[in-house]
Amino acid sequence: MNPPPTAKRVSRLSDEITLQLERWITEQQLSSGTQLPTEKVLCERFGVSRAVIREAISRLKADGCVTTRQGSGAFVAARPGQGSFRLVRGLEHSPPILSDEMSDIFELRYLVETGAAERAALRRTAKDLDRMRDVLGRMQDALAAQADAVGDDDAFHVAIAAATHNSQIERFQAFMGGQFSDSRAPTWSSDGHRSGRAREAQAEHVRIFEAISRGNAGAARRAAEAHLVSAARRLGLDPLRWGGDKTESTR
Amino acid sequence: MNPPPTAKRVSRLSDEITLQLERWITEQQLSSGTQLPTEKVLCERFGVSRAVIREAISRLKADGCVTTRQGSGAFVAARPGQGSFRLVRGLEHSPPILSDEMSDIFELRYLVETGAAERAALRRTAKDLDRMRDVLGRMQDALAAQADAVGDDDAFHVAIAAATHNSQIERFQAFMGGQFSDSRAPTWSSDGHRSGRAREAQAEHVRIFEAISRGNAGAARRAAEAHLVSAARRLGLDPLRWGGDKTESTR
DNA sequence: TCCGAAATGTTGTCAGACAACAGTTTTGAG
DNA sequence: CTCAAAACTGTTGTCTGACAACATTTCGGA
Repeated sequence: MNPPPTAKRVSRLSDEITLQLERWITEQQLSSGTQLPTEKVLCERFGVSRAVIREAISRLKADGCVTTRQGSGAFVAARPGQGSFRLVRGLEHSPPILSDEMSDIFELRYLVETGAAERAALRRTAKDLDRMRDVLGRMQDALAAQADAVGDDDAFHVAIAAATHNSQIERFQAFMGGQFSDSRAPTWSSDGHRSGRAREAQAEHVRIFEAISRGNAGAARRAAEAHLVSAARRLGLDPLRWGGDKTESTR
Repeated sequence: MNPPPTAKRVSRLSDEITLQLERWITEQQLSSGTQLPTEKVLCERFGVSRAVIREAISRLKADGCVTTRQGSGAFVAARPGQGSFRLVRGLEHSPPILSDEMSDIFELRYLVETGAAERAALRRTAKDLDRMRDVLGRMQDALAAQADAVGDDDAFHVAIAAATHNSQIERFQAFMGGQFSDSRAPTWSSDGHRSGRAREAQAEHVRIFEAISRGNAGAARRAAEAHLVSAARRLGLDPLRWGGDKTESTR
């Protein structure tokens, strides 16, 4: 039983089928509620066992693309893509994120995070400030010890988002932060310490914290804007096109 | 017709196991990279067959919680929750979205969408404007015919996001829009037409479009802000706490 | 000691079967 | 003939067993 030379055996068979199924659904422009082929039919069409088909459908279910009803069949969900949002397209698109893509993601983060800082300044409690102070202190220690503080950097931004008391914003910030963990590494690397990138980032953090602590929403937003623009520059991105604040009219 | 309110819906063993596994991982605070028990062990622990366990793990994989390596085992992913972002927690949390939750989601949407409108005004092309005009025209027709235009309403907001030429923002807007399809129904219902909600919404849409068309970023943002605040009011939410615009110093 | 091959363990895939459920058709009582 | 119950068919959900592909460990020989 030699499988057709379609697959190069580079990865899991179920991954391949998942991708093909997803593509097939979107290409066919299947409207919500349409029933898709039975598992048996799909088995024959793709030439795989039912386990693989079920695995693929299971993932689409988790993605929110399809729903299944026992005894009835599988159907396209209300909105394809509803239920969850993923930044990087595809299933295993990990290694190379293009600079344009990264820039786009960063801009989305910019929109949310600046607004979050603004709102955090208005709603933060003493507890929120304590949490931020803690993380800030840990980063200060790391700065003195020239150590790595990527995790704390992430935690600081999440702490800001948490101070909005909007759990959705907090979760989104945590989600976005996770995507940027790798990107923050250069700032806290030994080279980052030497070149002053770490100190620079920390100074920006302090400025955001102080604005939020004072309850000055406008200042908090501007400090967050400045920090994100600097962070983008440290990553080699071009934040000019974001032009949300100062460079607005010049275009 | 449609019998969804099956309250006794205890079935779907795999759903139960998925939930328990997810809960177990988060509760144990398993750090990234930790290996979780083998499928065989999990089978015995939960008293189910391997198929169910595999189904559950498959979903967690789709969620980005865990990764698997053939011949090695399953491991907690780099960041739990990385890979995809879902607004409503849980797998089958569809029917009742609490008002607070809804309000939080709406605020997140507010942050992204107002920024998107601002940027759309700066970057829109003639083609973008054509697309928006098309959708706007369809909504105008629906208004005259007292018809439903929820889909077009959604499409209009996506068209704005598309005009930013930032694919991540566009995709996020499409994602968020899908979550609100149901919520927009009252506006375009027969009652919505009668009470003037539809006409009101349409007027706000036109105002946003004109600002974007003129390339006036500030006006576009303010128009989007006004529209979202009105939309929230139409949904019975309280947009006061967002306080992003009027209470702001930079105006 | 060092290296390679065998042994063991784990996930991935296959195959078949039955259970639970939904929809349709047939049957039987009135 | 009417209509409801029963039988039938088709689909997804779950179980079981087996083997393949891959990773890690163990162990024996040079």
